[in-house]
This record gives sequence, C-alpha cells and structure tokens, in this order.
Amino acid sequence: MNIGEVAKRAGLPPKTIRYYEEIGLIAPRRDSNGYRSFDGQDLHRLAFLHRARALGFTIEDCRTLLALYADEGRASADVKAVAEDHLARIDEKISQLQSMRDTLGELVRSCAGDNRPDCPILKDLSAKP
Amino acid sequence: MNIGEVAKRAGLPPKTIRYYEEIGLIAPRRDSNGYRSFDGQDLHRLAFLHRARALGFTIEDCRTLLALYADEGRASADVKAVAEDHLARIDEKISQLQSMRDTLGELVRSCAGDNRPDCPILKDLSAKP
DNA sequence: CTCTGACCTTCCAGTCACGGGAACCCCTAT
DNA sequence: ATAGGGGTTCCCGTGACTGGAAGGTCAGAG
Repeated sequence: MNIGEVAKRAGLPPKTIRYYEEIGLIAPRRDSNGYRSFDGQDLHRLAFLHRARALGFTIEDCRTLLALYADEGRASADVKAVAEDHLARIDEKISQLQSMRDTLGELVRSCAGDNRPDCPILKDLSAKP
Repeated sequence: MNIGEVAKRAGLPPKTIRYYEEIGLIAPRRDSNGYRSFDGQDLHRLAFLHRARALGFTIEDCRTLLALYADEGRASADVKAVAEDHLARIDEKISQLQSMRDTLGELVRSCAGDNRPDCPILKDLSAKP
C-alpha cells in the first residue's frame, strides 16, 4: 500500500502519517523507488493512533499505549493509569472551560447588544480588582 | 513602573508583557536607560488583557476588544458579537471534551487495572472499524 | 571604588501536532 | 512526448507564550 491508500483507510492525512514516521511511531518499509510501503500491521497501528488521538491522548501517550499494546506481558493497570491520567486532564480542562463559559454567558446575557456604547462585558474586563 | 513591578500588579509574567509589546498590544515608553516605563494606563490595559485571556479570548479577540474599549462610539452589539462567537467556540470545545470523557470514562471503568494483560482500553483502541 | 546581586535588555530556540507549499521524482495512459 | 496524479524531502508557520544565554544597569555593602 502506498501512503495515499493507507491514509484513506486509516482516516489520516498523508502529512500526518509522514510525521508519525518521523517521530518514530511507525516504520513502514520502502520500495526500491523510495515510496513508503505499508502492510496490514502498519495500517493497524495507524488506525490505533487515529482512535487514540480522537480520544485526546497526546502523542507521548500514544507511544506508551502502542508499547503496552505490543507487550504481551503488560499489566492492564499500566494502561488504566495512562487513561486515568488523561481522564483527569480532560476533567480539569472541562471544568476550566465551564467556569469560563459561566462567566462569559452571564456577561453576554447582561449585554444589551444594541448600538449604544455601554457594555457590561467591557466593564467587567476593565474592572479594577 | 518597571516591568517587574507592573508584572506583579497585573498578574502577568514579564515575558508575557514583553511579548504583548512585541505584537503591539501595548506600547510603554522607554526610560533613558532603555528600560520600559509603564504608567497607569499601561497597567490598566495589561489587567484588561489578563482578564480577557483568563476568559479564554484569543489574542486577536483581545486586540479587537481593546479597540472597542478605546472607541467611545462603539456599539455594544459589536462587543457582544465577539463574546458570543467565543462562547460558541467554548461550547463546542466542551462538548468535544465531554464526548471524549464519556467514552474514556466507560473504558476506564471497564478495565480491571490489575496485573493481567487483558484490557478493554487497548481492545477498543485496536478495534477494526 | 569595587563588588555583589537583583534587576533590566535583546535575541534565539523550543513547545504541540501537525498543515502549506516549493521543488523535484515516479508511474501510467494517451 | 506529454499530461496527470501519485510520491519524496525540506523548510516555514501556527498560538501564546516559556526558557535560557549574553550582556547592560542600578542600589547598597564593605
């Protein structure tokens, strides 16, 4: 499989696949003409990466997860630890965003949004602490 | 005021303040020795920026908001529009994260987390579509 | 007067996970 | 022979900073 074909199947842009090779997440072999040649296992790893990235895991998390996946003697606790850390980061991010959203929503709600200059949003932003 | 002093008062690192000057968000005058010299208005702008960034506005949003703030003839509708756009982006981000969180939470919940290798998390990541 | 240490300055590099684009090579079909 | 649609490498840019190096400035201590 050439890169275009595997890209379509894995649902990742060719650029991203080249990048993943560059940082050592995959290592497809090369044809005599220099083209990357992907086999089923490469595709499988790429699909894995696609799914893991869609769940928000960082590239380094993905590296760890791929290593655990390849390690038959892994402990599921190690996988779970990675996922739990990530989950905690997501939760933190969500609560930050929700706090922003609450404040901002209140400001938006209280702003007339007409052609007069008075604006509680600007008033809040410029409030002395 | 030197940069250290204004940094403390505005709650921003000196590095960030220099960066804000570089991209034209502030323009403090300079002392004869080359040191930046901040007045009350500079401090006020920096506090404004600090607050706006804390609400998640991008730097370009901040630039717009500062311009609107300075414009006595502004329409509050323009301010509200910026805030509403931003609010929409936040909501989208939150729902993305929550969808990740739901999936990931389910996976974590179903993983034994012991020293056996079987792991539903890896199973999910490596599932063929 | 010198020295120390805390400031300040600029400039350069790195972050994260790619994306755009240039310049060039390869393969197939017409 | 040529046109097109692949592929390749390399370099730059993204957002919003952060770290660090190399060096100028200033106040107080000895």
